[in-house]
Amino acid sequence: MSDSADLKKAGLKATLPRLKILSILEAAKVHHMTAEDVYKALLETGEEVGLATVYRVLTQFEAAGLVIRHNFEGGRSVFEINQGSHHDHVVCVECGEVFEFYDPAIEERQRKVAESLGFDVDSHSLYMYGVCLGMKRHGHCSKKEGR
Amino acid sequence: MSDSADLKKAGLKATLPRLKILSILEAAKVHHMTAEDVYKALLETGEEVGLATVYRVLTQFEAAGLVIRHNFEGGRSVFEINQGSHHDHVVCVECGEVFEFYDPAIEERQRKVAESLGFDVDSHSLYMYGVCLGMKRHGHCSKKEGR
DNA sequence: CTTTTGCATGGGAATGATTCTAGTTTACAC
DNA sequence: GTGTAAACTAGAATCATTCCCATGCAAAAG
Repeated sequence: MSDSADLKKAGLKATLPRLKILSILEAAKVHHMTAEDVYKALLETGEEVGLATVYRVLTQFEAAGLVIRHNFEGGRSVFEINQGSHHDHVVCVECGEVFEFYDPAIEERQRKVAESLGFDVDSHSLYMYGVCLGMKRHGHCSKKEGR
Repeated sequence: MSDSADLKKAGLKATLPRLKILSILEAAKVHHMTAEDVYKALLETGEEVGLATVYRVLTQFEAAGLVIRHNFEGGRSVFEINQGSHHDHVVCVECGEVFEFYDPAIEERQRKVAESLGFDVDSHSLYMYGVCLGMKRHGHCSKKEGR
C-alpha cells in the first residue's frame, strides 16, 4: 500500500523524486496535472528536482501503469493517477475543469467496433470539449481561471 | 463547389497557398496529415511555401470548419479534411494506419452524458489505439512504415 | 485595366514543451 | 559498509509550433 512498495512492484527504485511525485499526484485536488504543474508543486514543497526528472518519472509511471497520460486539446500532456477504474473525460474549454464519467454502453460498443475490425485495443480515450454549467450560467465556476 | 468558392464562403481570401493546401488535403490518399506532411507535399509540387504558412492556414481552416485537427498520441497534430460526416478513429500504433467508424449508439450516449452534466459540447473525439489485423497476422500491413 | 488597401506570405528568429547528455549521486544487493 | 547499476541534476538540444516584419498579392475601387 505504501508508495514505496508501489514503485518496487512496478520495477522502479524508490527514489526521493519518485516518491514525492507520486504523493503529489495522489494528493492533488485537481487531479489532472501537466508536468509543469507537478514541477511547481515540487518546488513549493521545497524539493530540489529538475524538470527533466519530472518528465522522465512521469513517462516511467505511465509505462508502469501508475499514471494515465492525456493529450487534451492544446498540445500539452496532462497526467492523472491511475486509480484502476477507467473513465472518460469532459473538459470545459472556458474554465479548464475536467469532469469524469463512465458509461458501460459506450465501452461495450467500442469493444464491438474494435472486434469487428480485428483490432487489439491497447487503450482508448474519449474527450468531450464544451462549456460547463457554471460558465454558461454565471460566467464563472468553481474553477474560474481561464487558460 | 470550387475550392476558391469554399474559401470565400469561409471568409478567407483565395490565395495560392490556401488553394494548394486545400487541394492537397482533398487529394490525399492517407487523409490524416501532419503540418509537416502537407509542407512536404507542397514542396513536391514545386510550390514555394513557408512552413509557417502551412501552420497558419491549417489553423484558419480549422477555425472555418474546413478541416478537423486531431491530437493523437505522440504530441503532434494531424489534420483531415472535413467531409461533413462526423466519425471516430482507431489508430494502429504499429503501422500508423487510421481507421474511421461511426456508431450512432455511442454518439447518443455521449449526448446524454453531456446533457446530464448541463454541458454544451462543442466537439468530442474518441480514439482507440491498438494493433491492426495486418500487423498482428503478418507483422506488416498495407501501410508498413512505423513511425 | 490600373491603382489602392489591407490581409497574407516567407523565412528566420522565438517560444514552449519535452528529451538528451554528461558528470555526479544514490538505492539497494551482498 | 561497499560496489555497481540505475537515477539524479542542470543545462544544452530538439521538435513542433508560433511570432515578427518587410514584402507580396487578392479583391475592391476607380
